[in-house]
Amino acid sequence: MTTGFLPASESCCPQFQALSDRTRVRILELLRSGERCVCELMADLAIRQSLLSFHLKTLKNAGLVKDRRDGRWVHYSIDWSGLEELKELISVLQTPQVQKACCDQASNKPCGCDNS
Amino acid sequence: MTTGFLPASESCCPQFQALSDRTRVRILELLRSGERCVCELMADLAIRQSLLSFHLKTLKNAGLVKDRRDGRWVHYSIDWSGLEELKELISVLQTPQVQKACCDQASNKPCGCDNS
DNA sequence: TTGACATATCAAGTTTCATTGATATATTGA
DNA sequence: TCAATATATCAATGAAACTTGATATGTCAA
Repeated sequence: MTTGFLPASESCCPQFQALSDRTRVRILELLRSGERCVCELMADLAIRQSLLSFHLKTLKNAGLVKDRRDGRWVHYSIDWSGLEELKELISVLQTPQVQKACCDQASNKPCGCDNS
Repeated sequence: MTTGFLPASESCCPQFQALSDRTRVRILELLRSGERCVCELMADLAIRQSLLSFHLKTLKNAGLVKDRRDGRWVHYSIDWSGLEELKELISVLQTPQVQKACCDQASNKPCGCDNS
């Protein structure tokens, strides 16, 4: 069975939620110029270490950044596939839907809704 | 003076925040097939009227939907320009930045950072 | 004008999220 | 091994957001 909703609403929210905080968007902006270790980000953002760690974890869980340990440092970088996925979700929302969700588009049979 | 950050982090957060809720993404999905009045959305989403009104207001304030009164009904529809703006913000994040923010790119003078 | 209907707003309760300070873990160099 | 450094986790606090029920506003039809 189907919920009648696109995958968007099932999977996108953590990503959007991750970007709903200004500090996290700034982190992504800083990572545009390449991999950065936590201490560099901390200096640039002027926030406490535990708070930065929290935000990085949020971004990582949302699939928007990756981390890589190098000795005692951990380097963070943008997860490009995650951003691409997010852009595609927006593209889906940008695409007008001709038929309503209730119609069985696979079999192309009328279903009684006002699109039939 | 400049903050050293792109406009993205200054302006996008309300839009991302608006999309961080599953119900609101579902509303946008429903609106992909065109304008809907509040009562139709309420039936499709099976949520209380005051709650739906709250979510619609959130989407409207974020510039993602528009409303139009028609008699005693209010019809909501997607604000395509708002979605486009959001997509552009993601495109900016997707564009790798060669120079770091500390460099004075306008004058093209070295500033002492490791890009100089 | 009155009543019914569609929608918006408000106040209160609940949940989720951001922030802080303290502590734990992991790695390196002495 | 020990001390120093880098990062992560945890518990507690406060703020923001979601949800609910009640009420207000606005429009239409009788």
